[in-house]
Amino acid sequence: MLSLNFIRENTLEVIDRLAIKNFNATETIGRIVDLDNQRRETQKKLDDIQAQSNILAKEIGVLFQSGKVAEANQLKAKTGDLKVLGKEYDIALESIKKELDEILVRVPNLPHSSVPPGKTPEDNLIVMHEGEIIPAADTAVPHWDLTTKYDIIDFITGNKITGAGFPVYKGKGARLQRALINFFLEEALKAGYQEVQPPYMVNAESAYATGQLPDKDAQMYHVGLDDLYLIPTAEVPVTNIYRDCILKGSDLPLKNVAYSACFRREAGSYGKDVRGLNRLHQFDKVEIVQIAHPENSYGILEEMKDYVTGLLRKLELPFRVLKLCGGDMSFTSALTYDMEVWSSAQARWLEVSSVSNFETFQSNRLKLRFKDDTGKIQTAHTLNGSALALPRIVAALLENNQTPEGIRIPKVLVQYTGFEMID
RNA sequence: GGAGAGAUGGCAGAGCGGUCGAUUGCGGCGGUCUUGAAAACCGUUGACCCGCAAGGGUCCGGGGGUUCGAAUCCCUCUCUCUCCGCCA
Repeated sequence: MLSLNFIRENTLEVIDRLAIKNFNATETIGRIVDLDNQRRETQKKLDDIQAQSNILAKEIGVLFQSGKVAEANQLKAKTGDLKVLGKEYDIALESIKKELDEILVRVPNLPHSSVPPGKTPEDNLIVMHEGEIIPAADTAVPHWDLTTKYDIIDFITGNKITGAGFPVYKGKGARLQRALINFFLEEALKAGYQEVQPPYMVNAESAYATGQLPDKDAQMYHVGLDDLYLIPTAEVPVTNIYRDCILKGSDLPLKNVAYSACFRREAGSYGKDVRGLNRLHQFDKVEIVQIAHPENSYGILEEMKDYVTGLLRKLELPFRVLKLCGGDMSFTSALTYDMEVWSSAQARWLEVSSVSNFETFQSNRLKLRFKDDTGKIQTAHTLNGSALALPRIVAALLENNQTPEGIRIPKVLVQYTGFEMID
């Protein structure tokens, strides 16, 4: 969330920048500023009363100890009014804070100054485009048929076991999954990321801290009996490693990579968007997360973007990179690059990665800070990106690499799969 | 799941209901000494809120309560440890 201090000192700027995200903030921000003023006034009054009470209590203590019981009891009588008044301010303060917090957590992050304006995905800026898009032959087969033809992914059986969106990977299909995961993890290790294995369920506090709650609660599976959420991405548990931490500035940037299964309800999706591997309820993803110094977080964002495009290049997939417009950006992000691969038989771009800088938006909720060179405590920046999400990579590999003899595995993957063709 | 014990500052570990934000040790930082280092000695050492500042307020696992006053008493939740049971 945005910090109150920033909103108070830059009220008009905040409203202007939120407009780029198509968030009409005039009323909301006005209310926040108003409540914040009330909060500070009430806090001051409460503090004064506490100070008076503290003084009285100390005096009473001294009197009791020196045996002046009568005088002590006399003073005690005076504390009643303070108590009543203090309680009143306390209740008022709690209610102000509660309302303030409820409003504040629903205000999206401010977009970076380079974010293009726009409302729909059509307004996203194509910043990079690489690889030949070979027009699909009429004979090109979409991946959902290839998976059946080679018996590598079984949607029907997954449907029986669980439901739609939970496929069963079999034989070379399963081995391709494992190969991709290993490839992605090994590449990340080479790039200096530390591997972590996070929990697949998180508590509400963690989901709040990275911004999944309250904004996107319908997106997550919730385990009611234990009040836990299945992670929609490893970003949630991995970033929360650093919740309530004050790091050493010299340790930044911290680079973590995690493989995890991801669970998403995807309520309301339909049609060709969800066909085959295009959108699943459970899928595999390797996620990179960095905790950065505010001064170089944008340099790190570029570096992460380059890292992800490097993976796509090694996989020999045609791809493009989009800088998302204000209207298409997520609630929490300040700047996002999406990577899309070309899926030849579907003749469409598939999003396989999203790399974002959240600046202090998550850190404010996480209470994630660091001590800089001068000993001052600052809020850190958080960034993350998929590197990469598997299903659509698999879809593109299957479709783009189909030959009469079978599906060709990209060279870099062969050492991980142990086979060169799916046939 | 059953029985018991506990949760205090970076760590260890004190704390009769009253000057305790908290003794002490270690660690960290600064200094004296030294050619340098170690040792020794001296000093220093948390976070949050309000405030230009002075200063004030809050925080001893979380929440609530008793009291003029709570780290200390009561209730509750969470977590950790020991024993038993179950178990990949």
